[in-house]
Amino acid sequence: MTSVSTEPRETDGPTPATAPTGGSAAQRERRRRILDATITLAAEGGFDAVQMRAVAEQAEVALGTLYRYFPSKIHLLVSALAREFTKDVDRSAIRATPGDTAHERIMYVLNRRTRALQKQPKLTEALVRAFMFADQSVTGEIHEVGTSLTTVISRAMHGTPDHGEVTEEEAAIIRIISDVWLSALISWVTGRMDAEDVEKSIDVAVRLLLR
Amino acid sequence: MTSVSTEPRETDGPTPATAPTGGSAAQRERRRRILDATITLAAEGGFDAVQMRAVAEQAEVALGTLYRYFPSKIHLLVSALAREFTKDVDRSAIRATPGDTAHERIMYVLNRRTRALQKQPKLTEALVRAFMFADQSVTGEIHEVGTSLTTVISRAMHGTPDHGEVTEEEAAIIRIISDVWLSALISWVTGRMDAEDVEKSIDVAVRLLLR
DNA sequence: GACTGATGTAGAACGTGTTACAAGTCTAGA
DNA sequence: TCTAGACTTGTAACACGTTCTACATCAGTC
Repeated sequence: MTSVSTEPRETDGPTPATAPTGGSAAQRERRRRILDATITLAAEGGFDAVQMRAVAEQAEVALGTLYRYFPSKIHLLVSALAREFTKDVDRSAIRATPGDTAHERIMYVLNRRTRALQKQPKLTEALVRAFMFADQSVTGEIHEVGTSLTTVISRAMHGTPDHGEVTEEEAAIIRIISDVWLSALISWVTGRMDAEDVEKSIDVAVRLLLR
Repeated sequence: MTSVSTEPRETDGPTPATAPTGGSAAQRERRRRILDATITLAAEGGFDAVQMRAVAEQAEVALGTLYRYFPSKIHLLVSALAREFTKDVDRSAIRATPGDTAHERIMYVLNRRTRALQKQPKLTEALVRAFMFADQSVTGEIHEVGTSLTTVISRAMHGTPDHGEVTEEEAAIIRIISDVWLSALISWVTGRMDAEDVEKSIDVAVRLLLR
């Protein structure tokens, strides 16, 4: 973490496979291997265990290649988080969320994801801390995560996979719920809240906001 | 940041002056110099500029001494943040917050602090990112910051310096407002929101929560 | 097939957070 | 005053994120 620069990073021309799509099949494959290795290492030992040399070795790419794909450890971890979140978005697109009220549906979605995260505390610690530590240069990946979260909550709010129009107020509420959820996760990751507190704090926020 | 361990840190007996009070006069003086140096360096160059060797040099203590007082860079920065926040608490204890409604008073307090932070973007970047990156071992310092924030908002809510009883619901609201504020600050620090967005997002949250 | 530029590899090197250590200094109590 | 122990200093060493360099490989073009 010696120099996670605050300045925007220079792109040395078209980076080969920073985007999930594009690049040759071999490149998409390498990207996948790198993210898989990241998740594996993070799940085993958390943020500190995701060492760039170890990721490169496990993904069977050279260190330089790893850096060509992901310009920093933070980019790497946030990209991994983005990939995980994409799964929720995909799922929420397929079928309607169970629950009779917006409150129930939102809690259902967030609790499902929360519990999944809590099953892998080390992984969560790595991903959440990277997300929180990210600086300006990671704006793109961060935004991707934010969009996924917003989409999922928005769908849960309306109960249907199609987005529908989201009012200004709804958008504000969704943003606040996201903030509370992330804060709670951070608190949980760092041992300041237990699993139950997390669900409770989100529940209270949702209740206060949707009344 | 090579090894911000997730494990709780061993205390090698009574640390000399980790607490703001206690220790000899010379020790309190050293602690003050260290935190002053931290703030100065952070204000000039942000998180990356707060280099432990530089802090030690500017504070005129040995590197080992710096680490004896603050066991990591994160502890150092979060302690600096805690000291800054204490000032707000002290101020809020002296006089009533201006404003006719809880909404106005809370916005007054938070906006005042927000603008103060925005005047020193580098410093804010350093402090906020350290706060967000903090792990379990920093629980004490983090809690100190959280308590200050809660106290200030709570006083603003009621309009008087005396705490009064805070209901369960009020406490929940205060926590949510804190979460939103911190999230907004992070977004601002990393360039994902501008100054106006920060105030607006807090305003919306306060309005939704206090209605 | 040979050339060329982009991509990948292996490994050294650098910077900064952190730890370790030997020696000096200060303080409390005999 | 003297001594034991805690504290401080100065400096070296180590770990890991990041950068750099020299060379190999591969895809597309002639």
